[in-house]
Amino acid sequence: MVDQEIPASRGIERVKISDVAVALSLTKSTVSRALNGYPDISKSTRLKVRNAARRMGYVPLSHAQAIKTGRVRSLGIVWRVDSHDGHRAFLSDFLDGVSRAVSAEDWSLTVSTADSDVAERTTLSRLLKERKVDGFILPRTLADDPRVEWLRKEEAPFILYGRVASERNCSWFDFRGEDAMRRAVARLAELGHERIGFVNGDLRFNYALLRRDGYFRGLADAGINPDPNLVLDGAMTRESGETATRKLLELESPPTGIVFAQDMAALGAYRAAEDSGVSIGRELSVIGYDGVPEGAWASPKLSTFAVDSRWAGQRLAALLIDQIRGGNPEDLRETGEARFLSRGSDRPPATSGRNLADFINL
Amino acid sequence: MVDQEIPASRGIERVKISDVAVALSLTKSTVSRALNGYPDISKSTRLKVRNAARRMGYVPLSHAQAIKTGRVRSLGIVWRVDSHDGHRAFLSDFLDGVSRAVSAEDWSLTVSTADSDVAERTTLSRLLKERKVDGFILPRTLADDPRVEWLRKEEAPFILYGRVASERNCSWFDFRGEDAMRRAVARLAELGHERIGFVNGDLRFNYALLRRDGYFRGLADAGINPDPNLVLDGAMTRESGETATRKLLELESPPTGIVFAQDMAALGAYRAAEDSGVSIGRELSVIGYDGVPEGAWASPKLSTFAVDSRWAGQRLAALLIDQIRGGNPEDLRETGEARFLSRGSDRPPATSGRNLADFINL
DNA sequence: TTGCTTGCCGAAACCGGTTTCGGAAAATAT
DNA sequence: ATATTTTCCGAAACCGGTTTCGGCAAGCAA
Repeated sequence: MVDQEIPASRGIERVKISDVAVALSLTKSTVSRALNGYPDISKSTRLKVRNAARRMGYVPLSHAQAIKTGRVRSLGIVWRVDSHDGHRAFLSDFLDGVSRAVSAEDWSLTVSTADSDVAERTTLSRLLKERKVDGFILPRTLADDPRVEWLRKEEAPFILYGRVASERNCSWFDFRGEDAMRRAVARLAELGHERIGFVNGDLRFNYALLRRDGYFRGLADAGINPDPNLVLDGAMTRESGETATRKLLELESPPTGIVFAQDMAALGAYRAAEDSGVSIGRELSVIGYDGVPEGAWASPKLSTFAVDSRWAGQRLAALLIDQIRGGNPEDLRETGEARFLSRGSDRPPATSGRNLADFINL
Repeated sequence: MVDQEIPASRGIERVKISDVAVALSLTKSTVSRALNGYPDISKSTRLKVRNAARRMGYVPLSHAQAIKTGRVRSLGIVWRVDSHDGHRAFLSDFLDGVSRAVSAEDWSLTVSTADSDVAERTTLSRLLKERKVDGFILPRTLADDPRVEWLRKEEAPFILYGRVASERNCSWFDFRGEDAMRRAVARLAELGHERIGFVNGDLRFNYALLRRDGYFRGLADAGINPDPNLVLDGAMTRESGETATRKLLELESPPTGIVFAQDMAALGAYRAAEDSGVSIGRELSVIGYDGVPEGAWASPKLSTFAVDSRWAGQRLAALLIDQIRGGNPEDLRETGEARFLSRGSDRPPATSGRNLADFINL
């Protein structure tokens, strides 16, 4: 009582709920219910409280709320840093999308990184046990993703960026890559290509399976017989894309067009083509998927299906918050469409009778 | 609004501190102090408690702790997404570094994005008032950064990625870009260059001022008279780097070597050079700074000073946590050195008598 | 009038931890 | 032996909110 000396220069004392209550001659329970929109508070009181709270600059401590509500109003993401598949190029946009959606609801976003499956699991577990987050956004969905069952067992809300085989009780957002691949094949077929290759990503990821299906459907649509020699997978980097392209170009009858499941691999094709003396957009057409910024700096510019990562992040966060608030997970699913950017790398085949290349400006 | 009511019992009941206490026939206060290493708990009891806690899988709720301690064990970052200065390429590594340091102390990381000064300020304010974080890591330090004074006024701990003019009471981590620029000039001078240009970034950022100083010191070291015509600024993208380079090449006596404060700008030089018919590494030497991955895909590969963003993130987080725990901000400052990657883009000038270019493989 | 809702708010418990305080038992000093 | 300190733990307050419960007063029906 006597030593008032120590209190460090606390400039502005925080306004707490009891301060608001005292200022209005109400109890803190009334203030709390007024701010949280309970129906047993009269309209006039509610308004009075809200105004006073705003005027006094009262903002509840999120952890003080959480202790009773059990909700910290925060989403979690564990970002994998062990793969160089170029998805890191989207991190900034993706986080921006998540952050926007999350901020709009006055929630926040907790980010961690992990460089292995066990590290990821450990981190998910820690965030959950300490209750730093109310739910997770899971990027990089595998065809059969062990995280799904585990989180289900822990009864933790989550949403997938990507779809998954075991559909039960799952939310997701995803771009329909299969549609894009199908359209890519259609596009090349229309231009006159008949031997169309496909360079896929790692087949453990679910999107790779979907995109492969899309490729084959595209061939079927165009009445082209699929040639297994023209299909490769596991290429998610420039290097592996280069290698894959080289393989395809060394075939007895190489493809005149290649569809890539990922831009980074498609960019590897540029170097392979250069080495082989074939020019992209002339002897070899290329269509990618992702819309990485580097594609605009290749020459010719890479034609690709651009994905709006910001939108993905935004929808994922919004859907997950809905789920945490009690929504049925299976109702919280959305897909989006990739946008085709027709640039320089897809042209009629050089051997085609009707060579339109000359009429298209670079 | 009132959220949907949720079944209170999660399948697996959470173990709380009272459970541990009961299991050991102790009180929760004893358990708490034992786990937190208070000295008034006997060694044997402490061990017993720790074992029991581990065995029972007890993990304290971070927000329940926070209500009394006032600490949420979380750091905040507001990432600017309105600039295209290529720093987004490092986001993944940077976050990984922060995440590692933060996880090592059992803290966590809250990330938000902002696309303007006011949005950033609003977000900082919200995170602070809701007490979602205990302190901030501030990227993109300005020469005179208004965030510094504001956070100081709010008495919120923070650390800068970058140094700042008003040194009082600030923590920071930074790479000594000025040293790199100085060495870059020295390197070119040693190779025989005499007209060495400098393309800087936006002068509002403090690093730009420092790097400019480094450039001039490098010239002084080499006994070269600075030529103001050879110095440009404001180039942080490929486009602006291209423009800047074009300007320099159009001078009456153009530089034979250019030092860029940023890799992205340096990569723009490649296109400008191509258009002007001069070849990088021949008629024009180029040295960058940052170490962006794209530099390895240019031809010739871009010589540059690579910065370890992961390390930066790691140190920033560790230093900030120290500060929050009571460390003196002014003691919590570190700098790091950029690593020079000698690749293809810096060579003796073509006009030099001793043209070594032929002896160096591409 | 009386009786019964309904509307509205206060009182108090509660959430799961941390921290202060006081006192019994053990250890040491006198 | 007693007196005094030290060691160690229990009891209870506390942090800042949320939520349950009960009751007073006004409104309405009988």
